[in-house]
Amino acid sequence: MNIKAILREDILSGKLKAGAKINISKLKDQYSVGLAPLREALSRLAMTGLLINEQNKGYTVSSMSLKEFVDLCVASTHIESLAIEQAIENGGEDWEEEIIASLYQFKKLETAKLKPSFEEWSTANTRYHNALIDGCSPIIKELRGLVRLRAQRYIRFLFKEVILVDFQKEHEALADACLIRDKKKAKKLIKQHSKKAMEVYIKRYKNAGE
Amino acid sequence: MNIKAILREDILSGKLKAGAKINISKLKDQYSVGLAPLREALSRLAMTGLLINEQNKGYTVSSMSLKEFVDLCVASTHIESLAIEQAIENGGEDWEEEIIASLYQFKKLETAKLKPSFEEWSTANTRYHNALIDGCSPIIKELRGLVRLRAQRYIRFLFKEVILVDFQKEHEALADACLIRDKKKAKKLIKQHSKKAMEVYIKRYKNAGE
DNA sequence: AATTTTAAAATAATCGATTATTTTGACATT
DNA sequence: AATGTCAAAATAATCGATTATTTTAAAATT
Repeated sequence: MNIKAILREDILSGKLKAGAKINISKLKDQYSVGLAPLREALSRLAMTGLLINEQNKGYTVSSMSLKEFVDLCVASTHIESLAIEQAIENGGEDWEEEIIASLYQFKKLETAKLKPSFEEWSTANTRYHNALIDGCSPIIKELRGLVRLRAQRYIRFLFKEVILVDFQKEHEALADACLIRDKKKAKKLIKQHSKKAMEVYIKRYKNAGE
Repeated sequence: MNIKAILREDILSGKLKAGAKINISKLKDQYSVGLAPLREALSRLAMTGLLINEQNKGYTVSSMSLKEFVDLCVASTHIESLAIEQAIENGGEDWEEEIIASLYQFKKLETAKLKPSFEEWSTANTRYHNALIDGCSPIIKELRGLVRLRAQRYIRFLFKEVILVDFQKEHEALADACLIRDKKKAKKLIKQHSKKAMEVYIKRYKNAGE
């Protein structure tokens, strides 16, 4: 894993805390990397919004706020809806098959005897949602990736273990709508799904102590 | 102007051609900059999609295609619509005033005796459209900025002088809808406006020889 | 006492040189 | 002749040291 991926993970996991000043030369020693690759990693991460850079003042981990989280969720909802619409228009057989496969894997997890780890649940969830939108345009995928990256820090901050369970029915209904190419229904369902998830998130965020 | 801004301008202007390989040490001499700042600029630009980076193989200017341009226009239309919706919800007096002011400046240009330069027209157009969406969320602004940056290369490639003129009426109607906070109407109008512009662009792109 | 100045320390940015990787093209092999 | 191998050249990535900027804290001024 390269230094950029390590740093990103450390920001997402909260090991590098929101608002924290980045001391480049200390990071250099801590991660045992050279200055040049470290700085390139920092400048790339600054472009994603996980870090903030100010000329001659270095980098800080970008701060977190309820407002930003809500903004990210709202943006995510719209992009997800657009992405699914495009995927329904463009998706081929591969697209259909991956939706089925990912849904099946997910289902197995939920019906398994022992509760899946957050890691497992999260991987399956990501696979399923990526499958749904896989036929959308590259640019929409990029925007979606950017928004999800930034939202992920909040979500990982809020959830260390699986709490939400009852999404299986929604996932199935949404997959159905996609597979029969019902754009209108799919968009309605993904918006509902996103909104529901968002409400759970926001509630928890407020409880976690804003 | 720093090296990142110079490079971006040279990509947007076409001085650095789509698909061209970047020779880092030659660029270094050409622009009289050091390796470290140059590489940081390159890695940042790669994050915007204007450059493509492959590990150990360096950078290339990202290629252009009709498909990508269409994708960008479609994405832009949706984002612009969402941005305006949010701006109508959140915009205060400053927002209203800047819309009026930018529209007025634009109008003056269009009714002036001599045809404005592309530069002038473009600046006024950008100011007006930025004014409209100024109340939207920061994340939507970012996404919008990214899409517009990438679309700009196509637009500047296609238009070296003002050709489109007759947008004034549309701009006025759209501004009105925003100022009376009619979200539905504003969204309808911005979508029409975007679509119309997109059709002009695409037509010209095809004529320019895909 | 509060504010401003100044010098030292800390930190960010840059540079020149070195190391690692990929590409190129000549030569050998089938 | 086509393909494969290898060494040289070209280029990308990294490193250690230097330079520039900002931060700090102590001293001077009001």
